[in-house]
Amino acid sequence: MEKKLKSTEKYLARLPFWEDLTEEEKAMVLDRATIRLFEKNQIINSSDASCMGIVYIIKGGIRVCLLSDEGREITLYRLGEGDPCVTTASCVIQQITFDTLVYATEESKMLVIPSNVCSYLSKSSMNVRLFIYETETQRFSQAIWVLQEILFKRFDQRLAAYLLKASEENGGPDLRMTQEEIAKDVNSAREVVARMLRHFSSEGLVKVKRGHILITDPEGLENLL
Amino acid sequence: MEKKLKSTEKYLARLPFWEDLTEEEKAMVLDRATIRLFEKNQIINSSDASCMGIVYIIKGGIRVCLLSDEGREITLYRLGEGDPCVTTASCVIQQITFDTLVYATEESKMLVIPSNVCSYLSKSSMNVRLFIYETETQRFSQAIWVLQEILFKRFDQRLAAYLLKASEENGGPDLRMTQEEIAKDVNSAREVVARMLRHFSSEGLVKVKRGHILITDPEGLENLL
DNA sequence: CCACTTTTGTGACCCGGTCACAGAATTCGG
DNA sequence: CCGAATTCTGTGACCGGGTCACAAAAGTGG
Repeated sequence: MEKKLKSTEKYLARLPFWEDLTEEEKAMVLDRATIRLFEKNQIINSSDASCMGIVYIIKGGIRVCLLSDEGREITLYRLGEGDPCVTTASCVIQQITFDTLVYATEESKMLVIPSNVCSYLSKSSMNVRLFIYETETQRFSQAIWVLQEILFKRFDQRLAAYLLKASEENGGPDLRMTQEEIAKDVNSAREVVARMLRHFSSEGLVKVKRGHILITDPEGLENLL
Repeated sequence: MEKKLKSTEKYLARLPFWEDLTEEEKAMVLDRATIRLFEKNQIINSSDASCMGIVYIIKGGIRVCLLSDEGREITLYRLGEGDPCVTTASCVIQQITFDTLVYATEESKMLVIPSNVCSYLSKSSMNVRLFIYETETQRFSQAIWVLQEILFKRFDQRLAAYLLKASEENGGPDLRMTQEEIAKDVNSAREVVARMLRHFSSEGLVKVKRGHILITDPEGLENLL
């Protein structure tokens, strides 16, 4: 127990509002917050289930998706190590008028402050309340940016931008990923990605092999943007 | 001047954070806030211009749009009498990563707290800060809901829903509006609205005349949803 | 009544999402 | 090592709806 408490506190201290809590509040959070492990693709939060609370990502990553009634999903944003997620505390925030799905994109370790604790804190502490709404504003802003890209930008531009970004993050022009994965990341359908890659390939911009893509002409892709 | 101050204060008092301000802060806001009139279609705020600050709508209404580079615009939400708008204070809120356009949908009267005052207040008063982020979270949530409708719902459903809502607000089945206006409201193109109305009309759901639409079969429209 | 503006109708085209497959590459069990 | 199952990719057909380019109608004002 000693150890558990200690490590929990270590992570809690990274939340910006931690220092502003009263001793009682701190004790309560320490008592109720838990560290949880999620495996790849495990659902952390969906609109129908009861909500999780504030989640701080110690290790791993998550994806927050918008869900249509028919099951289509759009990635609004991803979060990684060190990021707090408050969309998982949507039950505390009123007025969330759309369905989201939050899941781990890889094996992950999270610090979780349960929703009822969040709910209490958001009433007792202005700082917590502010923290929740500030980060949510930021996330939503990001989400709107993504949706706007989908609505306004041509698909070739989106894919080109994605490939360039991916190669940058990857640190090289040979990306090892399936077209299915790419489709999810650019919020489109696999077939559409395949078509466009074939087209890029015919222009000599990329070389496509099963499970990976080689960017042969980054400038060419850049020119599309 | 006396009168101006008095009426300004009257409206300021409707902002939830007003009572929480210190006397000095109140004095400052009273001194700097102004009442401004906007005519129909006058632009209140656009991303390139310097930002306006917090706007409280005394009379009239506004429309907040998302802008594409090519000039297409999507209505994210509308606000009316008694609503505060903080998107016009985007320069105070960091991390707004998209372009918006805010304009009056009719002749309007607004109470405006200039952005530099907002900026100061958001630092000096937690309540103001909270107010800004809370209302922005709510607005963004609304915006995402709209975008999700555009992305996921079939157009006939959107139009049907719009017509029903409009007739409800109108208090009758004969709507006096052009297809152009409808197109703006449902975030589509005029031609598309015309096509769908022709289709609705052929199904006997509506009767279309220049400048107005008569809903003849509301249940039929309802069934589309 | 005649020019003019506003509103509407309509066909053609394009992009990209969806469906229904088939073919190719990989993995795995025996 | 071989055949089967699985995972990935390629491809044509179709559809919804946004865009373009007009023409036709309905109002409006001199």
